[in-house]
Amino acid sequence: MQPTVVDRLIEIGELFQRDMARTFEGTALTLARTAVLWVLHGSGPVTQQTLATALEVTPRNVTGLVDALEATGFVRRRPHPTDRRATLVELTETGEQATTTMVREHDELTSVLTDAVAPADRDAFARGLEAVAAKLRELVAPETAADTAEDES
Amino acid sequence: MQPTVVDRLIEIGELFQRDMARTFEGTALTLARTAVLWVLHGSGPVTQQTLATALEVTPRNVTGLVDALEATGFVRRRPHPTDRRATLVELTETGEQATTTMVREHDELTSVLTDAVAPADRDAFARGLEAVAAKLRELVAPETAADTAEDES
DNA sequence: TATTGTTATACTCTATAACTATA
DNA sequence: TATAGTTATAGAGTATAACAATA
Repeated sequence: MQPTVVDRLIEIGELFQRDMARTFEGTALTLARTAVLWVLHGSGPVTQQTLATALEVTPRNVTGLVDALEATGFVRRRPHPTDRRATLVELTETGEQATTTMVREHDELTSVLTDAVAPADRDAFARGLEAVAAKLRELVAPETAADTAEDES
Repeated sequence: MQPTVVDRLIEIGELFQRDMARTFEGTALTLARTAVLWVLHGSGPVTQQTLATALEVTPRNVTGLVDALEATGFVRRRPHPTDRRATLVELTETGEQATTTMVREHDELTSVLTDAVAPADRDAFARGLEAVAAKLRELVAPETAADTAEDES
């Protein structure tokens, strides 16, 4: 029985995770922690509450992730200027470097994988991915479609 | 900036995980545990050592997963007939039912996602996925290509 | 000596609940 | 009264190291 579209997509997902794990080797970074850096890279300094919402995890979870990232020098906590309950989290110089590297590697991977697809197949391939993603969004969480629409900010 | 091929593939991976999590809701199953059931479904009764190799985790990890699956009735431990060091793990009736359901849902998802792609794009889409998977295998672990070749058993 | 599975220990990610300080 | 972040507690997955039983 040859692999189906779903088999291939699942395999690709696993390979992506393995690729990321390989990238993190020897650093204090993990998938969850880089997700925090990624959000901060796109948003600038934000409260932990905002991070919790963006990452779809609990505030308690954010405390742990920020603790770890602060201890290893990637982010810094700073008092919120007007709301004394809140804490702003921002990237340190080390954190900025890490995200810069991540962006570069992401772009390189995009090039490599795009090149791997035969030129004549690329448009159809992109349309197929878009169609599959749209259907999955619909299946998994109807409200996620709205989230994606807001992403344009 | 519109999403690239890699962005889409990452999103699809996340959506798959969310879909699986939704399926497990209310059961004692998790992603790691269903991976065990999936192996047993394909292999029949095997030792924990074999499971560890197949899942690419440590034997200690397998002990924990099998403990959990045994406690919740999905698998059963049985002495190895000839090697008294080893333990055979096999699916119970409950475990068989669970894997049957998993296979059915997997097939349904395959249909739904295949149908979501425009008929004229399907061949190119499949070729593109294959090309991307092949390139990723090459990038991530040169030896994985050999693993896949052995999969025909 | 090598292998199988376990106990012991530890780290990461995740969650809920209760609490403090502040709005 | 509600919100931001923390402490307390718990469970899942993962790992290494040491060990007992068996090969």
